[in-house]
Amino acid sequence: MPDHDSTTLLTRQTKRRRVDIGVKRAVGSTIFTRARESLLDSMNQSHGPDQDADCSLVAHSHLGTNGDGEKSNVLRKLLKRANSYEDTIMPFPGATIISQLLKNNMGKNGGINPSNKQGSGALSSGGSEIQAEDACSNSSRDSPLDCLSPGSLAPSQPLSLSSFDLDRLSDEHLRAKRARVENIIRGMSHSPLVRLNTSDHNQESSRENESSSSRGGVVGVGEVYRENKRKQRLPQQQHSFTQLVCSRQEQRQEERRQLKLQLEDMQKQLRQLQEKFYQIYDSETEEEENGEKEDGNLSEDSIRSDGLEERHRDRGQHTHDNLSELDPGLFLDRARALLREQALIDGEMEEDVDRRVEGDRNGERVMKRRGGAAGGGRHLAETLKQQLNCAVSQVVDIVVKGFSSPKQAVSSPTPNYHPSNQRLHCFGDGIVPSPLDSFGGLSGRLSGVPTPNDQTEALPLVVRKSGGSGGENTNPSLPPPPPPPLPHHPSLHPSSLTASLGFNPPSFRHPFPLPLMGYPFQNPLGSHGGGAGYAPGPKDHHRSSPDSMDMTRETVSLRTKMASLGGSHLSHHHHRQSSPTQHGPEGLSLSLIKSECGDLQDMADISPYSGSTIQEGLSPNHLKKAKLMFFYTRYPSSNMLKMYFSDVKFNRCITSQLIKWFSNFREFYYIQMEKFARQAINEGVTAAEELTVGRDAELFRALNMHYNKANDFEVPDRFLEVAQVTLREFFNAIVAGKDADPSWKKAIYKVICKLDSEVPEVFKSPSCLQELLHD
DNA sequence: CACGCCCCTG
DNA sequence: CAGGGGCGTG
Repeated sequence: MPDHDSTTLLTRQTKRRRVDIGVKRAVGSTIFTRARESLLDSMNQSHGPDQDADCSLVAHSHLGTNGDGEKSNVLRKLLKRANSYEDTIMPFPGATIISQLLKNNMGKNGGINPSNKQGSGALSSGGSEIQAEDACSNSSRDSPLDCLSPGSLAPSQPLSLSSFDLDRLSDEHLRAKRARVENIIRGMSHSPLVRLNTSDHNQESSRENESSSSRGGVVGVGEVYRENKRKQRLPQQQHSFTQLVCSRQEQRQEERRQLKLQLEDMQKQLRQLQEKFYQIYDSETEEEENGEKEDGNLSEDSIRSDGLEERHRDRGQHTHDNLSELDPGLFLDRARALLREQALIDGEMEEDVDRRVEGDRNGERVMKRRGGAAGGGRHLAETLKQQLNCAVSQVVDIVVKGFSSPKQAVSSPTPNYHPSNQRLHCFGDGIVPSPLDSFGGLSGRLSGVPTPNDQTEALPLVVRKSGGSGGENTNPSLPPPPPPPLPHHPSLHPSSLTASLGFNPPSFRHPFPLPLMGYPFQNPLGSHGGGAGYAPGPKDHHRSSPDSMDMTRETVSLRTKMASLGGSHLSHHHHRQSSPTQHGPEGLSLSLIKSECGDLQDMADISPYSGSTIQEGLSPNHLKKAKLMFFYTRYPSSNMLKMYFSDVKFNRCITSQLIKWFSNFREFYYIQMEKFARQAINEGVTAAEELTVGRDAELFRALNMHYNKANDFEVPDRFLEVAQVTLREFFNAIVAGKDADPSWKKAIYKVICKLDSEVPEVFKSPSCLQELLHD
């Protein structure tokens, strides 16, 4: 049953949403907002042509029995009148046709001569409807169960109704059943049998109703009376009543058609969004597979979209079949079911307003219903909005999840990463500061397997400082902040992105920050005017966000590849690919390698939007690299650091942190020097010349343990020389008693700082660690 | 004032 | 190794 499914899905969604945090939640809320706006907008629109009666709950047989001649006039009047209190009706679309019919009927009973067809509309207007509702409320308070007694309905459906009584709050589909039953009942209302049955039960009340018709309402009579009365009087007041019925029906049908149309609209948008994702994803996959021969292959996107969809479905199955909701048909079904359900809920709401809720089953729903009774049944729209919100956000979640956890979804990660690397390169140029950059630099590149635990000390500092310094979005604990002003990439078409997604560009706020989606993933070649990358076709704008998601997959794949192939292969790879961008080996294309070697991995795990190559944080690998660099330079300049950490988006914080690192390195270094110098003095060494620092020296071992713990780097001889000089400097200074001077070390520093040697070029490569440590 | 470095502390 | 205070420099 669709209704039941929708309930289940809602529950699941609720669970999901509870689990979901940060971005996804933001996405969901954004979608919800947009969906609600859209829905409300459409609800405010004028009624469209009556084309679809699928959602109608009222039997059309009534319409068939009506005379058409006067109907239009009556309808006009009724509609006019309806418009007069449209404020009452329109905001409460949840009121069902049935209830409206009943009300009208009651009003008619109160003040209308059954034979007076023309005046029925006007006579039934005014407060009769409200009075009728009040009457229902009052009466239901007196006898709550009267409002929805199975006996008051068709005897042919007692089982369904009783079960409905039992489970109405938890079993949605029974409401649909009830709707059908009521329709059937209404259809059968002309049958003498039905009349007989109902009149048997309600003769007194019926008489009472008739006798008290002057009151313009059925005060004190419960819903059961209305039901029976309706059935009884239908034959007598057929014309006026059916006219009212028709008007009400049409009114309600209009509302429902409208809602349904809106739902379909939303569903279309969903489908479009789906397709966009598929297309993007597909094109991305294709790029990965096709490597550098991207141009001209984009046309295959559509061809391959089916397979892609299949992949997505598979992915969805992996993720609790959530992706099944991506199916527009299912969504539409759910929407329809929702409409039916809502209509029934509202009808029931009015029928048993005060009927106490047995048990706590679906207490929330009950509360919702009661709230609707009190607030006017606005929850049809609310429920629809919620459902839409849930569906849309879930779809987005699924897609995002699919992209962010590619290993689950993609059975065979594509082996080629070049295009995206180039894109990353472009992204990495730092044109667009990505808030997700803050997630960068977290994993241990050297540890073949990325572990979240690799996110260690270095990052927090940068994050904090970046946040404090204002410009940088680096707080990983927060969802991506509002994206910076739209990117200025020349080849980017941000608006087309939203347009292509089937939403109104001006109003629709894409769940993904547009800069993140559209900008950073543009073809890097485009930024150089080369245009060799992707044909600026209609799908160009599609690759924005999926690229970011692809990054995660690519990163994962790259890591796998790295583990097996080693860094040099990759670096060559990238050299070839990055040649059009005029970047040397130390260029950003290599920085891609570095980040993809693991720095981004954890970003990928954290956020589906990861995709930045330039990191705003320093990773443990950066620290290791800095330590190795310390073997060459003790006093690196800021410029040198920038050159040798080209994969880091430098800012004050990064620079300060790197400088601080080297300061700490020096501190340890000098502490060791002083310690060993004093130790030598204590051991009786009298001449500095006796002090030598070899690879087997204790001093060296201490230093090497600190800067080259794994001992997987061959310390240059020059460092040994410098260490020896430093040790002797300390020795001499101490022997000379200079250590009495508080700043006696500064002279030594001056000496040592001149002993810096050139750091090998290989350190400029982000992949230097792989290359160096594998030598 | 900003920056870099040292020194100290945790 | 990070944070913070202090100091010197441009």
